[in-house]
Amino acid sequence: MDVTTIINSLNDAQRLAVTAPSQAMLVLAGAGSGKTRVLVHRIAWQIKVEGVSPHSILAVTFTNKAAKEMRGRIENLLSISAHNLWIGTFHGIAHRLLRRHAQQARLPETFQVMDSGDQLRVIKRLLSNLNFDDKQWPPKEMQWYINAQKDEGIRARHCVETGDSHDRQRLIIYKAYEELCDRSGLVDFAELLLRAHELLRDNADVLEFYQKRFTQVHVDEFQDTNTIQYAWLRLLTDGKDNLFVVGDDDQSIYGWRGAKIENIYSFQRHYPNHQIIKLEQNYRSTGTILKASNKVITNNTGRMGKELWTDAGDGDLISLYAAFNEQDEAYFVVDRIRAWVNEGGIRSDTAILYRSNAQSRQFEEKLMATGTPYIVYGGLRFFDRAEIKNALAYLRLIANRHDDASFERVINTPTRGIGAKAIDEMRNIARDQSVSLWSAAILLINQRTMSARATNALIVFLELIKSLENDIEELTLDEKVKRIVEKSGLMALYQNEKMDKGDEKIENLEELVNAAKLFEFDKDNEDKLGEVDMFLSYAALEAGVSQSEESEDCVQLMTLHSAKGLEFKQVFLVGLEEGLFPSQQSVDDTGRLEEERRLCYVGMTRAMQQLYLTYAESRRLYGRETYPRPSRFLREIPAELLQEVRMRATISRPVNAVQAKSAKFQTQGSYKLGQRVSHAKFGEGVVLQIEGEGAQERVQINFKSAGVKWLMLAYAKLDIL
DNA sequence: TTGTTCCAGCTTTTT
DNA sequence: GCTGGAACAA
Repeated sequence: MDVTTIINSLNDAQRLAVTAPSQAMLVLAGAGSGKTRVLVHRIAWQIKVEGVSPHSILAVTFTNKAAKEMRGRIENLLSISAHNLWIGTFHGIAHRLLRRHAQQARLPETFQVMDSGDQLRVIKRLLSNLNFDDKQWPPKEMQWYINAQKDEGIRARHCVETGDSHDRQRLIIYKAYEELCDRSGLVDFAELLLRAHELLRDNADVLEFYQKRFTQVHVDEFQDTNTIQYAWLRLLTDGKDNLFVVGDDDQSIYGWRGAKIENIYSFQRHYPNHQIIKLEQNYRSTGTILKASNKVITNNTGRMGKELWTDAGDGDLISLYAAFNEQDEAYFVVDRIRAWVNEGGIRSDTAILYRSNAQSRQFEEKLMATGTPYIVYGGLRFFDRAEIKNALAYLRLIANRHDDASFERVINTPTRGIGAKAIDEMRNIARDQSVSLWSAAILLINQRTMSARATNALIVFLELIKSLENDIEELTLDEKVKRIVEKSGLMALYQNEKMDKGDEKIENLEELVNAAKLFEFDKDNEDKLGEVDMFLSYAALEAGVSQSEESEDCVQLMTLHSAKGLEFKQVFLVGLEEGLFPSQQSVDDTGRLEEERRLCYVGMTRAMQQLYLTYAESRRLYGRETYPRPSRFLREIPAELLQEVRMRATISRPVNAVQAKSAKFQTQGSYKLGQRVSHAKFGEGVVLQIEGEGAQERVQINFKSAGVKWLMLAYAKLDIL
């Protein structure tokens, strides 16, 4: 193979990184500077030129999507199967290690992965078991606390006793949670990482094996690693300068989730022989967009320092739209998108990016009203749906009867006459004797202390699980799922007409059977896992965003966080208001404010050609009218890069009632300065100023009781007095 | 056991 | 102002 195909398409900085001799390397890759490309070509270079065996290469990412893309691109570039290359997410790789070395990790072979929903339910149950008031001990907070401890590598037994009773109580909960998970063979996401770290730390033979095996270790999005992930990487590369990390300190937006931007600084200390390469040439955005983004991010302190540039032209100015309210903002955005499509633009080249999910609604309504296809990212994921989790819980319980979380999930779903009382009894027995709920159920039956009816119901349930296990043994995976869904009574439950959204749930269950059918089981997988276990791990760890992707050409709606790594020709960054973006919770804290600014930087650098920034002068928030200030980030953009835009005076089709109404007002020319008006909510007032025209006409009114307000004629219900 | 009503809460989210 | 969850009644 010709080496030139690997390095030909690279710029100087990229080539330097790709062809560097094996050494600790930090590639600071700005947005759109070819970060993935460097990683992919680096690995290809090592295999083809340095003669490194694919077997010796490890590449770690944060998302399954990134892992998949990287694998695909390597295979493409080298025309080889990257089968024996370890590319995966931190969690995926940790999971694999734990499966292979379950015993040394002190885990049962049948351990199951819990997602955060499962984890929360376990914690809730635990709290009520221990008689903790969940008003005083919000389960969400406890979950956050436990995960934060684990992210830092702190076990309950490491926590130092303080005199503080709150701390002590919290520790009791953490400890009980650990015990419960151990007993049930349950592993949460944070535990995967922590356990994998401990596995290497405490088993010299395992550590040595992997240190020898992986001569090259690569990490994507290094700025997002947390303490334990970095500690794990350090163990794996200890004494060898073979850690190649790619990241961008300016795009670190997951600090609130435990990511330590400091790891980039520590890296330089821990690997003194490292080399740093900056990738600053951007292949995505126009010069104007880059200049503005650079300017915004320079307001942050303690950066590694980096300035994006492009040899493409400046392009258009950034458009700024000051909306009257959130309705108007949505109206403007949708109007622009329709104009774009009319001129032949592709809808999926357009993204609406917002700070918080709640903001999507206005845009959805307007898009729907105009019949513009759109897709909102970040909704409930397929494998997170209740009906899917129920079905999988049966599968898990059959695979591992001591999985208490699954046991409790399905014991009375569908209802089979096992009420709260019986379940309480089982919990007590389980707690007192340190056994699983399944074992407790058997004990309870043998005790014969419950009513005959309850005892019977319990026997029926246990028999159901046992018989299902027998039934499905010989079936293919999709048949297994199908049989379980039917025999468990889940199908019948959702077929019941009274069940709301029953049809949808049935469809989802059918989709699950379909997913099982499509699931590619690798018999020779390195982890010696059975098909069912593989499928369950897949559901927990790799659950795709939404199962059935819309193939239609759609406008893309998502939060700024989920936009990271993506690019669009046209980007609308909306809701640029103090209190919203930056969010209220972040404005008093420099660190958090800087993370918001990085988020803004991420959002702006998503745009390839045209960037629109919008804010509303009034916004309904929590049912209250607010009058936010424009975001400080707007002021950080040089004015000469901005262009204030107004809505086009003529709107192509004035069909909707709102416009018709404002048109009527216009023809009457009804508002003059000093005109007395009355408003349904604000009462009587006097017109002070008039601005704009058509659907954009607005008036400033001094209300007797409510004070001075700007109102849009198109929306305000005003009567002339 | 189910359906209703009431009440708190309300960034960002992958694994 | 809306939504999801919990508490309550039937």
